[in-house]
Amino acid sequence: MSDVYKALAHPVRRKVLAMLREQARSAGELADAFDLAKPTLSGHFNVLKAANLILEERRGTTLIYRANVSVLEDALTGLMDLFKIGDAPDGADAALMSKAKRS
Amino acid sequence: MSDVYKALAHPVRRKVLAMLREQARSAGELADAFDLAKPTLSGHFNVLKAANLILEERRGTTLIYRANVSVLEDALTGLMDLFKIGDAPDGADAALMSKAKRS
DNA sequence: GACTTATTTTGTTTTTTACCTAAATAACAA
DNA sequence: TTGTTATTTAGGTAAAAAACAAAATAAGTC
Repeated sequence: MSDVYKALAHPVRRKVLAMLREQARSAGELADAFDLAKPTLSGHFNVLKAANLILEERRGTTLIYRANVSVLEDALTGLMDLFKIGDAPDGADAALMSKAKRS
Repeated sequence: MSDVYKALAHPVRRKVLAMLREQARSAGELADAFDLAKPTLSGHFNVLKAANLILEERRGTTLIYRANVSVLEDALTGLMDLFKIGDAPDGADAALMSKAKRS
């Protein structure tokens, strides 16, 4: 769940998400919308996939990506909770905050 | 507004935000909640300030931080818009996507 | 002015992220 | 099996982010 915030931090990934909310698209179609090399976009797709924000389906030689709507909505409510009550730190977050105190 | 997403990307900053939603606190009080050096937290405060997510008020030698509620809520609605319709890229985002295409 | 407390700024190092080109893989057609 | 198209993985570099210790600043008090 912490991966979601990281995924949203980059403008290209937010744009990809917005495009996929509107309609599912192939990796190539998505890549054509940006002046970036395809491997760069492929990297962004991986970040979104790791956050479970997009789903991948192969059709022949092309990969179709679609927005994972339920996780998008979970992210939104998660954010609302954060702002309203504060969150219990999960494993990753806790680790980040538990380093031994120096001097 | 793109700074907001960047600010939310780090777990420590989300935690700070959650703490401040609950109650305003001094830099020192906040810093004590984490096992990180004070300069490190000071850096995080700067990121949150740049995103306009927190407000700073000096009282004597101590600095009081409070959540900037209206911007928190703007961020939330902004995120909802992104998920529902997609956002017009602002200056910074546009620059990131306008590099000349290679070979 | 000298001292204390609270906090930041500076300078440096380490780690992570973003990007590229070139090479590899996957699926299919001839 | 050779070739073509779509896309990824590998390998490398450059830039950004995160962290620390040490020094500087700000606002008091004695």
